[in-house]
Amino acid sequence: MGTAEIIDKLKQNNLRVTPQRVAIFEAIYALNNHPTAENIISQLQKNHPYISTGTVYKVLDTLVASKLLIKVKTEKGILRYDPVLSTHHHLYCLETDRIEDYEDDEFDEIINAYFESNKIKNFQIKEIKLQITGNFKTN
Amino acid sequence: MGTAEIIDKLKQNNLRVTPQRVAIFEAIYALNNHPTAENIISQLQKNHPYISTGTVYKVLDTLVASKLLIKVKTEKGILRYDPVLSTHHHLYCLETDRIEDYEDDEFDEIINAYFESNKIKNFQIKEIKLQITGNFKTN
DNA sequence: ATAATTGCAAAAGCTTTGCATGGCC
DNA sequence: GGCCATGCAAAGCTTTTGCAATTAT
Repeated sequence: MGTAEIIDKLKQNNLRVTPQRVAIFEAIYALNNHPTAENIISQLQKNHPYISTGTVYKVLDTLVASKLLIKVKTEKGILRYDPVLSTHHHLYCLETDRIEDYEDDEFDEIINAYFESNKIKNFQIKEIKLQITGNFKTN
Repeated sequence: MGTAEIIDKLKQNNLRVTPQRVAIFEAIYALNNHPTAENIISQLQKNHPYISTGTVYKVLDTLVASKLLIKVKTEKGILRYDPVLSTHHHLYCLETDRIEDYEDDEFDEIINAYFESNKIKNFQIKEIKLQITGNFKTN
C-alpha cells in the first residue's frame, strides 16, 4: 500500500487528507502485525516525531468509524488495529502477543452453509470470526 | 451453583475459602451474563458492601489463573468474566453490550474434523472459539 | 504458627476530552 | 472562508500495586 493509495482511500471515504492520517496509515502497514496504539506511536517517532498521542487516537477512531481499520479484541484488554478488511480470522499465540491473520475461503463456506441450515434461535448473524489459539511452530 | 458447590470448587483448586471469594463467585452467577468487574462490584454492594475494589480484581485474577473463570474479550477493551468453562462460543450483539454463550457440539465436531485434515502451516491449534456478531431478535 | 488474603489508597496504564491553533478543501 | 483536524495537557476509567492488618488452614 503506497502513499498514493492511502490518499485515495481517504478521499474515497470523504476524509480530509492530512499528513498525520497518511503517516498513521503508513505506520500500520509498516508494522504489519496488528499493532497497538502504543506500537503505532513508537513507529511514528522514527519519521514523524511530532504527531501527538491524542491525534493518533483520534485518527484511529476516525479510521475505524470509516471502516478503513478494524479493532482486534485481545484478552489483555488492549486495543489493536488491523488494516486487513476482508473477512478473516485470527491466530493468537498462547505464549506471546503475536497475532496473525488467517484467511480460508473454503472454511468460510463450510461455516456459512452450516449456519444457513442451522439458524441460531433469536439471533441474526452478521459476521463470524474465529479466534484460533495455540502456538506458532518455530522450525 | 450453590454456596456449598462454590466452596468445593475452591477447595478442589487449593484455594483458600474466604467470604470474599465466595461472594464474588455468587455475584458472577447471579449476574449470569459475562459481567465486567464493574458489574460485579455493583452486585456485591447489595450484600457485601465492604469488599474492596482491589480485592475484586485480585480474586478475579486468582480465579482466572485457576481456570474457574474465563476472560472474555470485548471490542471496547473492557474485560468481562464468564463462569462457563466448557468450550463454547459467543454471540455479540452489534447494538448493545449483550453477550450470550453459544454451545454447539455438532459444529465443534465439524470444525475439529476440518482442521484435522487442513492443518494450519506453522501453527499448533489449542482451541477454537467463534465470535458471532449480529443482532438478537426481539420477538 | 505461618502463609495467604484483604483493605486501602496511591499509582499506573491506556484512552478520551476540551479548547485554542493551524491546515485542508 | 469555513470547517475540520491537530496539539497539548489535563482528566477519566479501569486495573494494578504495595504494604500493613487480618484471616484461613
